Amino acid sequence: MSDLVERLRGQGWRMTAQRRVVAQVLDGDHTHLTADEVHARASRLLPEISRATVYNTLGEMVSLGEVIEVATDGRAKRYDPNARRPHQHLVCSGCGTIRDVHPTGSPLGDLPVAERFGFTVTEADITYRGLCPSCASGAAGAA
Amino acid sequence: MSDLVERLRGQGWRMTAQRRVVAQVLDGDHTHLTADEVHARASRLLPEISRATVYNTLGEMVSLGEVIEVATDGRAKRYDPNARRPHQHLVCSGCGTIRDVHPTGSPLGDLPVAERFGFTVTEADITYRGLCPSCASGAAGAA
DNA sequence: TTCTTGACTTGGACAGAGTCCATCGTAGGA
DNA sequence: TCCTACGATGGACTCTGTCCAAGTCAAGAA
Ligand SMILES: [Mn+2]
Ligand SMILES: [Mn+2]
Ligand SMILES: [Zn+2]
Ligand SMILES: [Zn+2]
Repeated sequence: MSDLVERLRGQGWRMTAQRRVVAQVLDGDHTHLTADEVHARASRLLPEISRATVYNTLGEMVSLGEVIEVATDGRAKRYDPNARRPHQHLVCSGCGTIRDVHPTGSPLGDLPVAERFGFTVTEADITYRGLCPSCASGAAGAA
Repeated sequence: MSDLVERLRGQGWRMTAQRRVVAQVLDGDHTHLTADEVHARASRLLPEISRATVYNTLGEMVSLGEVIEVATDGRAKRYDPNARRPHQHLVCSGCGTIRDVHPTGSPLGDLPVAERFGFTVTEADITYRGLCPSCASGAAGAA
């Protein structure tokens, strides 16, 4: 992720302060921030960055395959910089915490041909749900 | 599904024309309508039903476990009356068609304890993605 | 180094999905 | 039949995301 900036430049992209800052906010492989959270953090580094630019930049990173869009609830999409290693998500129904998980086996393996209705099935997104340890132990659990 | 009305009454609910009509629209186990689609169809049967009532009624049915909320894209949630038989969804990336599918094995079985981080994991929602036969064969495929 | 230009950014308007609320209507029991 | 608490209504409001016209600037050319 730290060299995302380089890879972007390799695609012929102008390297602007805004793009650098968005990349910097996403750095670290284990975040799942909403666009507005990215905007809030980016604004601390570059106060006048606009919401539109954050949306644009995130969308570009997604197109490039450098970032993954995750929609675990019906709310805002989350942006996941851990695009190198395929994984699924485990979400706490109490507090919303999201963790990367790596199920065994191929996710598509469990779908028999008879259940594919002629589709060319290429991927499976799995959201596991449950309660995290602190939510399970009666702690209120903020969203 | 046809006796949803009865089960609702069993819960002590007033049976109003609006609730009857929403139940009627959802009847038939293989639909995945958005709230606004439900509203459009309900309006044909009861012209002055309001959007708020459709949202309220759908939400109540979900709380009761009679209907399932499905969020396969970042768009509107879909309401699935097939709540009796557990299943997953197969979505066409071209045209958005949704089909119920029944993978083999327990969905939770593939998540090792070591990957659960102490969570009490209770369910897994799987969205399989791919192209339906007509989208795969070059047909444009409207959304 | 300076010039040039098209890619990028900006803020605000707009749109889609959903929630909230004050008020009105009515299902169903007394 | 009458009462009233539960439910319906519609419009305002929130949240998330997209679009656009105008202004800015990164980076190659000279
Ligand atoms: Mn992730
Ligand atoms: Mn279904
Ligand atoms: Zn939790
Ligand atoms: Zn299709």
